[in-house]
Amino acid sequence: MDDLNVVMRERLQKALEMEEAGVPLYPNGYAVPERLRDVLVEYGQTTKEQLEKDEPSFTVAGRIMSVRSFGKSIFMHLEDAGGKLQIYFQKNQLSEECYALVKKLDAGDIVRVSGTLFRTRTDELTILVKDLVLLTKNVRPLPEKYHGLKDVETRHRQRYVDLIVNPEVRETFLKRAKIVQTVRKFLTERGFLEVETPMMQAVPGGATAKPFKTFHNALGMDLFLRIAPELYLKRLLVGSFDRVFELNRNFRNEGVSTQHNPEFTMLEFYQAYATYEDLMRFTEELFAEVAGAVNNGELALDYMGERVDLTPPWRAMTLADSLVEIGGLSREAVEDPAKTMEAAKSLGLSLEKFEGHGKLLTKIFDLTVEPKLIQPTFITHYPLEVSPLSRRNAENPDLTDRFELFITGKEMANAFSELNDPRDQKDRFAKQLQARQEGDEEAHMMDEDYIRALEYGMPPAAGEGIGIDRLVMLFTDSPSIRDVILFPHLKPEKKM
RNA sequence: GGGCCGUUAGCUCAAUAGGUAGAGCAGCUGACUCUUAAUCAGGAGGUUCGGGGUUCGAUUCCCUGACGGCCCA
Repeated sequence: MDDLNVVMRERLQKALEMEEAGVPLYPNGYAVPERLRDVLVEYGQTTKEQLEKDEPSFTVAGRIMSVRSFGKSIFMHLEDAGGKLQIYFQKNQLSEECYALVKKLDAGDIVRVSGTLFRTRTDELTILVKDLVLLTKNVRPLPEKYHGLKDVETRHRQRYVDLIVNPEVRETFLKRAKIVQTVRKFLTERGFLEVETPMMQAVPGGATAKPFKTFHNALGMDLFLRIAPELYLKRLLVGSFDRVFELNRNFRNEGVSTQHNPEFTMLEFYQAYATYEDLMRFTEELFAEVAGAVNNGELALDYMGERVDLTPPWRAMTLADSLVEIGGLSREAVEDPAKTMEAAKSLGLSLEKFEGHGKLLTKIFDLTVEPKLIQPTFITHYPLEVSPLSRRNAENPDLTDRFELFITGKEMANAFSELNDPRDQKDRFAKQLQARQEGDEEAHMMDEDYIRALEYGMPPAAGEGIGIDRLVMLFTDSPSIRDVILFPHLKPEKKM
């Protein structure tokens, strides 16, 4: 703290002087009965004349965000997460000591004020302050009041500053909380039980991804941060909880980008006796519920300048059809592995030796179809090869009863009727194991206990995962996942 | 992992065809009792991301590293 800039030096000096004069810099125990939002909600519509008659009085607290000082009167704006309210000090309304303190306040200080509500000449709701307590002294200057904090790196590293000065960022995270709340309520109301399953797993399963590895000293064993809760949630189906969900963090040891954070929030839910087709309707309803909560009930929204309409029913098509109709492949190029390979090569795609025809189709899909799926679209009938936990399709055993949901060119959900035949599951794990041995680091590991659970009998069921971060991005018009994660992962700063 | 771009005052941004950096806001001093990006006057604030090189001289050019952004894999 020896390389302080001038502003901080002066501010610290001023703070010390205040303290010496008997003004505590960081007191506590001062009750704040009303929040700024309460005042705004209660009196937002009340006229100037009515206020002059009633003179309602309030005690509120907040951070000083701006100061407009005149000789014997001072205007400030007070702000908290819920709103912004102007406060007004007049010299002859306050004791001498109090007015002297007011003059020493800085933008960034947190204060409690009591006074009466009125409207200024410009009709702005304002508290004429009668009493003031400094609650917390700021010693680090806030970013510029007009441009705010723009530097993306600083905004992420010091999210607290971002939240102080950029109200739209607060708005995004308030919305995120509302979305999570709505999802929980939606599931709970439909009889789903919220559960918590291990985040540290001996066998990381339920998805194709690289895990983080850690070590348990006392047990002397490796553990992995979960890449998905799936296999544990399905164990609960075996254990007779027929509707369960978990809404929490997953961890994947992959690169960071505007679409990926190493830890991200996933909703997974499982419903016994349902099929993946039931979950399509369920998903449409869930999105409508969320829209009702955070999009003024509107089923249409704008994302990155594009209109997205969430009105059900959403379009559904098979993966194969999408490759033909949207990807522009010929039917033969989809069905004949040799022709598929040709098409892939012309797109610059190649295959690892452990990858087959099914994997190739999804690679072509990612490139040619996915970005074009702006409106909500269910893509169904994924190849068995890329769906090691999904039930086989009754008509075509090389396909699965599965869908992925795409909106704005991004995968939003993945769902399938669950494979509950322990023999088939064991074979699938064996195939995954083989791919792993051939170099596929993302292939599933054998989970003997999961097979054992299936042998006890898992009811026919369908399950789904929804990426909460992407859901929030959609509803907050955010281009990057870092815009919806409070503290996204960054490399450490060099020094403070 | 690759390519391109960026990093200058607390914040938002300028500038230098290589000659040691400037504005607004914030902050400081002063004036001002209805302002709201308040206004006016004065003063203050810099390791130009780090390291190395070329040069009489580098913030600028070259190399290298760190961090970040965008795109690609």
